[in-house]
Amino acid sequence: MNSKPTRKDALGNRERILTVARDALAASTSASLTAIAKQAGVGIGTLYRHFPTRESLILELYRHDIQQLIDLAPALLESHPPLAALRRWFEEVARYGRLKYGVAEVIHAATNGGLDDEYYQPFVDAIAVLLNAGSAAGSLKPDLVPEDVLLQLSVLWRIDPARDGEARAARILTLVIDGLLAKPTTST
Amino acid sequence: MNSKPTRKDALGNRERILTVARDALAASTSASLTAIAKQAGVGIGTLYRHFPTRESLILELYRHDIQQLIDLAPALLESHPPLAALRRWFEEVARYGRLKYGVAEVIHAATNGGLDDEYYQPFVDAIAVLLNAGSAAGSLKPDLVPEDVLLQLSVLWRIDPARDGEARAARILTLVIDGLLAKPTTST
DNA sequence: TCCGTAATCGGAGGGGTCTCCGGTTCATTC
DNA sequence: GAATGAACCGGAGACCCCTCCGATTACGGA
Repeated sequence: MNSKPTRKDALGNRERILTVARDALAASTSASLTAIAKQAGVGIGTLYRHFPTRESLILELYRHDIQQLIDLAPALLESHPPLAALRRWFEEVARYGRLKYGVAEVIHAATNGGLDDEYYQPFVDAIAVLLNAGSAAGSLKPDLVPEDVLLQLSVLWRIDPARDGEARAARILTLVIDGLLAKPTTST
Repeated sequence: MNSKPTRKDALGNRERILTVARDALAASTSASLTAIAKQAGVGIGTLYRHFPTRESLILELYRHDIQQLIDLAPALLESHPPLAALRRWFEEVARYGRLKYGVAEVIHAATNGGLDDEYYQPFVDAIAVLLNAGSAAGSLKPDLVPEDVLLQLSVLWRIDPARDGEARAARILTLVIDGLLAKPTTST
């Protein structure tokens, strides 16, 4: 994306934009970029050079949390059997979705795959690891496509937490997971 | 929504807007409302009075197709066993999603439930009918929530048909349906 | 220290969405 | 055939997104 500005004024601007954006977007997800730029004391053009799209700005803000989610997947696999790890990880994703409901819309766009792989791919990889472990253990179907599962998960990002969000997320997670389970070996 | 304008000038305007909008949106989903209004020979204000949101306009255009999908559900149940009916109906929804990919984004918003129930509820009802039939027959889980299933289906609306859309939709449908199946009666 | 230049700045501008409200017109009543 | 008021028209205006490009400035070399 934006490897690193070399000039220190540019760097300062970038930092200032991020700080202001964090507050502004926390207050209202739909905060205008115009306002953020103004408040950060830069022109709108500068903001757009640093963050070409609204999503890229938001993703940068949440990059940290997202990374944590991604790192969690292998960690869970070390302390749980694959199926349990999968479920726990899904729950964590759901919780994050509930927390950042406002942000969801944007990340949802990212989930679509139209976005730079930089953010998308690690997520897919994390899922792939979980799925592979499950397949190897025989508890999950063998040929699952991680992108498909991510797409299914993206639904979690759209549950209104105010309206029975937690219960609903749990129900849907169950549906998704059951869909991934290896069919009960019909023959011996 | 907009029950019916009583004055004939209003009605004419409404009709003209719809006609123009159908063409314009077919050409490009992101056609500007400003342009549509201009081409229809009405002020932008008039367009907005008739269709308060962009979605309401689009939904009105596609109301017909949507109704057909809804009517299909009970029809399928009469000629197929519940599970087969469900799958066929899902496939039809997927196909429609593929056809109107551009429109999807908007309908997706509707699917969210934030929209007027006028469009949302019939869809939920159609699903409920299918689910109930399956539950009664014992092939589906007993306490499925149609809204949950609709949410899962909404994912179909976001598959890029250009990139392996058909196969992907099929895969995901399988996952969703498998998640709905009654667990194989473990005992006995 | 001074300079050239490429990176950076930032706002004007084109296009959109949606609201608001003074002016206009239909439909009804007398 | 008026008259009148409710319904409707439509564009100006407020705000936003994003691009483009002339002006500005920091940084490395002479």
